[in-house]
Amino acid sequence: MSREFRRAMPLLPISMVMQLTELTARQIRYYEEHKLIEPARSEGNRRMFSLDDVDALLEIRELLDQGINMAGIKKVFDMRKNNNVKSSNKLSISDAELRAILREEMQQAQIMQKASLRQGDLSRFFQVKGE
Amino acid sequence: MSREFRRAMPLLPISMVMQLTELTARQIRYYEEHKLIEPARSEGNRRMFSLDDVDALLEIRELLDQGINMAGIKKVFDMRKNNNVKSSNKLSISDAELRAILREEMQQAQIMQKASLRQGDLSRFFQVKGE
DNA sequence: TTCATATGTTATTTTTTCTAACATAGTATT
DNA sequence: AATACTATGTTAGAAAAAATAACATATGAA
Repeated sequence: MSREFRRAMPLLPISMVMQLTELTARQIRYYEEHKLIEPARSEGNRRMFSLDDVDALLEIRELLDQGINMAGIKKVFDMRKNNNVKSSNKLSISDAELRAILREEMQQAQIMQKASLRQGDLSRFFQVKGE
Repeated sequence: MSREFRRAMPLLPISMVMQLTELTARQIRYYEEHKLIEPARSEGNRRMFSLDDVDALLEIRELLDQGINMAGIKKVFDMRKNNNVKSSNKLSISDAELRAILREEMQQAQIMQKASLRQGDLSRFFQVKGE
């Protein structure tokens, strides 16, 4: 519950999302225009993205690679959403599920790592801090 | 390892950190000036903060509340750093530790939730999405 | 060919962030 | 009390990031 909250929290500016996803601002805005994502807005009207948004964008990229168009991707997303609604009738999580969640988390972390390596760009943001 | 990576990844602009920590930009920059945090910089010289930075800032706030000054906080942080170096000689994590990590994660999530509730401000970023 | 889709490019405006300087309330020191 | 220091506020001006909107275009479908 709190984990989902955090993943849904809109924290990232578009510049970061561009780097994490290797998409241009134009592309990201275009996908929003087509309702594939709906990033939040700051007071000053800046788009603020969540990790969920980043996930979605990464998937959009893949699906586009597979030749699927906006409408198709929208369909895919909608189907998944329905699925989640149906299967989210569990109130507490078991011990085993705990592990599953952790596994999923690590996967997510991997995705980000990959993103940064793929473009070899994020490294610029890591300064060498003394000790 | 990948979890740590993600928590150390500088993704957030100062505006978001201000909201998460309830600190002013002036305060955040001042703490940086005193080396309590060392946020990364974007190409355009923007400060980019990691979740670790947010953690640190939340703690700085607490310590200041307790009447501790910059030098004192620096000391506290340095001590902890040394401790971590000494105790980080484990290469793989046990089953039990897995739980500990998860617990810590949830705590972190809670902090963020608290931050948003305390200021009742982040809610503005959550749009009501259909469904 | 003509049309539609996904994306590039450019111009203009607004918002955000930066640095730097000066101001000040509260503490501590002399 | 007078002075100095600390943490923070405030302001100004410059630079960077991001928004919208319009027009351009390559590719593939009809």
